[in-house]
Amino acid sequence: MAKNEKMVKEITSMEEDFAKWYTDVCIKAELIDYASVKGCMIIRPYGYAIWENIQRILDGFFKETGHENIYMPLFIPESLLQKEKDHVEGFAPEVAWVTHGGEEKLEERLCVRPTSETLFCDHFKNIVHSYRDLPKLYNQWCSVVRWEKTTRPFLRSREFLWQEGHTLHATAEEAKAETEQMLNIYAKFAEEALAMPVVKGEKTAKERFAGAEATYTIEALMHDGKALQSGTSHYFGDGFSRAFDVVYTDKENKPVHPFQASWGVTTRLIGAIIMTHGDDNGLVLPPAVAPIQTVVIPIASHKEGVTEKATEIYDRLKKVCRVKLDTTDQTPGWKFAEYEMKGVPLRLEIGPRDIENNCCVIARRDTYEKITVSLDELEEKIPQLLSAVHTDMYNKALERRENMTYDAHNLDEMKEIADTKPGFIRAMWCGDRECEDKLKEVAGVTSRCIPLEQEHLSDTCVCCGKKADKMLYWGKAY
RNA sequence: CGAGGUGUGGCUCAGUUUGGUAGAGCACUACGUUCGGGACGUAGGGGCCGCAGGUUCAAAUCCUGUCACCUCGACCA
Repeated sequence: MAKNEKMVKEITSMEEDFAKWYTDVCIKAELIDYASVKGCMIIRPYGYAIWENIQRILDGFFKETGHENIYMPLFIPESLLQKEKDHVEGFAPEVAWVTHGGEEKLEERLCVRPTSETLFCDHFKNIVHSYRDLPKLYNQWCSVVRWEKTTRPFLRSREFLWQEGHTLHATAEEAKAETEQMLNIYAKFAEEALAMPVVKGEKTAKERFAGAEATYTIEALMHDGKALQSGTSHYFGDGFSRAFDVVYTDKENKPVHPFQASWGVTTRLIGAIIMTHGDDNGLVLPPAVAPIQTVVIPIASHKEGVTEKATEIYDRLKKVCRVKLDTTDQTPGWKFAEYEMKGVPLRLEIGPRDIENNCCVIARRDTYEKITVSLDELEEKIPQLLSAVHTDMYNKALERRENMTYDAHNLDEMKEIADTKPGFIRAMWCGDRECEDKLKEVAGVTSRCIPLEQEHLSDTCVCCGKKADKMLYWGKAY
C-alpha cells in the first residue's frame, strides 16, 4: 500500500480542515469524550494512560532533582487571592467562584484554584522561619480551573490536569538556577519522551506570567505552523514572599524574604503530541508515552495454531515492551486501521504463512514500513525498532520545524511571511512593547520567546528600525 | 462579549418550503460464511424530533419564548 494513501476514512484530512482533523483524532482515537459542561472533557482510559506515562517519566525527573510531591486544597479564599496585585489582575477574569455551601451563602467566596501560588505562599509563611528550612522543593499533580471562553480538547479546556512546581530559596541565584533547571528538564522531556523539538527561551514582559519577574518557555511548532507553548518555568524574585509576608532569619540573624520559582506542564502536552506527530490516519504516538507500544494481530485466527502462536509472542513481548494482543473477531483490516488511528508505534502481524516460515510481519506506524522479522529475534528487534521510531519521529519533526522557520528583516518581510507561510518567524526586536503590539496588529503574530540560543540577524528592529540586539521567535499561537 | 449557523435513534444526516402513520447509512445484538488494509448474508433491538408554551381535528413541520452546541472575531497553559 502506498505510503501516503489515506486508510482511515473517519478522520478529516489535515489539509481539508486542520481543526476538524484535530478533534476527529481526539474522539476517534478514544482520547476524550465531551462532557456536559462546556469546555470540560472526559479523558478516556487510552488518553489518560498517555498522561500517566507523562506523569511517571516527569515525576521521576522531579524526584531525581530533589523535589517532593504535596497536595494543596482546591479552594482559595478571595482575600488570599487578592494579596498579590499583578497576579490577581492576571487571573481574576477567568476564575470560577464558589458562593454557596449547601443552601447557605458563604461569608467569603472561594475561588476554584486557577493556579496555586497563593496557597503555597500562605503555607510557606507558616513552615519557613530559618535559613535551615530552605530550600523547599515542592510539586503537586492536580487539576485547575480557568473559565475560558473558547475551548478545545487538551489545548484549552476549562478544567485541565497539570503539575505545578513551587520552590522557595534563600537566594535569588538559587531560585534562578531552579527556574533554569526545570526549563531544561522540560526540554529534555519533550525531546526524549515526546520526540518533540522545542525552542527554549524567555517570554517578553507582555507574555509573562502574572506576578513573575521572568517567564521561560518551551515553544513547539505544530503541523499547521502554529506555535504551542508547551511548558513554562517562572522566576518570581521575592515579590510573592513580600506580598504574603514569608520571612526567614538568615545566618546573621536578619529577616529576609526568600526567593521563589514555579513551573508547570499540562495535559496540553497531549495536544502537542497529536499536532506534532499525527497524520491523516490519526494519532502517531512517541513510543515512550504510548500506552500500547506493540499490538499483536493474529491473521486468520480460526486456522490451527494461529491464536496459540500469537499468545506465545504476546507473552514473550510482555517482557520487553507494553504489548497488546487483539483476539477480537474484527477483520485484520479493521484492526490495522483501528490501531493506526490510535497511534500504536508497532503492529505485529502473525498468520499461517508466517508460522510456516517462523517469522512475522512488523509494520511501523510512523513510516508505514513493513518488515519481516524472524520469530527468534523478536526480543532484540522490537526494542530496536521502538528506538528507531522515536529517533525518526524526532528528526522528522525537527526537519519540519526547520523548513517552517523563516527570517524577517523588516516589517514588509514580516507581513509577507506571516500572511503566506505558516511557521516560526525569527526577527530582531528593539525591546519596546509598542513594536510588539504593532506586529500583532499588522502581521497577526505574537512574540513566542527570546530564545536562549541567540543568533544575530541584523542590528535593527524588524518593526521600528531602531537599534535592536535581541532575536525573537514570532508566530501565530494556540 | 459581538456576528453567523445548527438542534431529528449512539454517530452523520434526510424529512420542515406546502402540517396528515418518524426515515436512511454507519454503529449495536444473534446466527452463519469470512480473515495478509475498515468483509458479506439473514434476522433483530433502539426515537416524547433540544425544552416550554401557543395555533390546529391534527405539529418534527407554523408562531412565541427559552436553552444548548458549533464556526469566526476580542481574552487565554
